[in-house]
Amino acid sequence: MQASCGGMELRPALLAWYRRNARDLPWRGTRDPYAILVSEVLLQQTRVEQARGYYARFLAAFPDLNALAQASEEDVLRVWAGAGYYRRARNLHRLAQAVAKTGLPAAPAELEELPGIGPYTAAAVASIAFGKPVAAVDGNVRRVLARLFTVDVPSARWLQETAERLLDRAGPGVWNQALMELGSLVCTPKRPACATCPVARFCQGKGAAERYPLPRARRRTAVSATALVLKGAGGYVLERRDGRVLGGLWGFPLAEGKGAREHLLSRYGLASARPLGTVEHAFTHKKLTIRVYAAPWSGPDEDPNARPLSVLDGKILALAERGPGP
DNA sequence: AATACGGGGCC
DNA sequence: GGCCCAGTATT
Repeated sequence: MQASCGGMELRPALLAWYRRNARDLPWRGTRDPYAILVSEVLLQQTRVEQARGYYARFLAAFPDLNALAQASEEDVLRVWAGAGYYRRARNLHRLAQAVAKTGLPAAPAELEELPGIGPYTAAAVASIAFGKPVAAVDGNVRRVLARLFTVDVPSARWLQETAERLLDRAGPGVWNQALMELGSLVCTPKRPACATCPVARFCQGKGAAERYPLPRARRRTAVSATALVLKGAGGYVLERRDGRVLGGLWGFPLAEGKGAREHLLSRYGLASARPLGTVEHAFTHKKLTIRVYAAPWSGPDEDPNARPLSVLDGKILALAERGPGP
């Protein structure tokens, strides 16, 4: 960045703004690398306000690497339940078991070898917890850089190089957070506040923010599914999911597509079941419409309150307890 | 480079 | 109902 003629340069301008406007977030008050790691994993594709509660809850349950390493996977998932992307919890658990003895590595390359740690989280932890001079590029930084330099489809390589060039090597952790905070509070996806932006005079995309970066293509397909509510003496029949979706969590017997109902009935040796209602649940990539059927059950069952359930299965549980509605 | 992967909040 | 978030792993 060139020194400006009549004012401050970009770096001090952003840092001055950050000092005055940084939100008081719980993970900003700690130097504990483990706590910072937990916050960063929780923040993967998750809004700050949503992550707040889970952060407090997770650290209360597992205050350090050893506590997490010694917990059962199911306990970890129970605390994580509702936060989504459950692979994150299972990876964090595995990570703790891998480094409980040695402690977290400080080098980004070593961090990135750990399960669930990609380029962003490795850079964030290395810079914020260990002061390493590496740029952390998240969705906020991507948007800020695309607008600063009017790049409509920024590649991962360009983003990393540009962020490294801009990085304040004297205080990389604060710098990375300042850039993200700007994207979160000022340089927002819709209607950015260019009029009050501390770096507007350095920004080539000011006033045409909607063009930088261009929105990514997405689609969500509609999928029908069937769930089975088998109520026994002590709870319900719950299965431990082992697929990619909701892996490790427990839930009602569920199957997608045609013949799902017959498939489930035969799995439990049932001739019929009565319709209980419908549950809708949207994932990032598909929208599920689940027809829920109920039947009596006298075999082994599970207490749903004692098992980690996803929000989806919470909806089915609510329907089961409420009975067929109006 | 493209796709799968949860949930919540905002317009 | 669409959009998108302090992304990662897999293909």
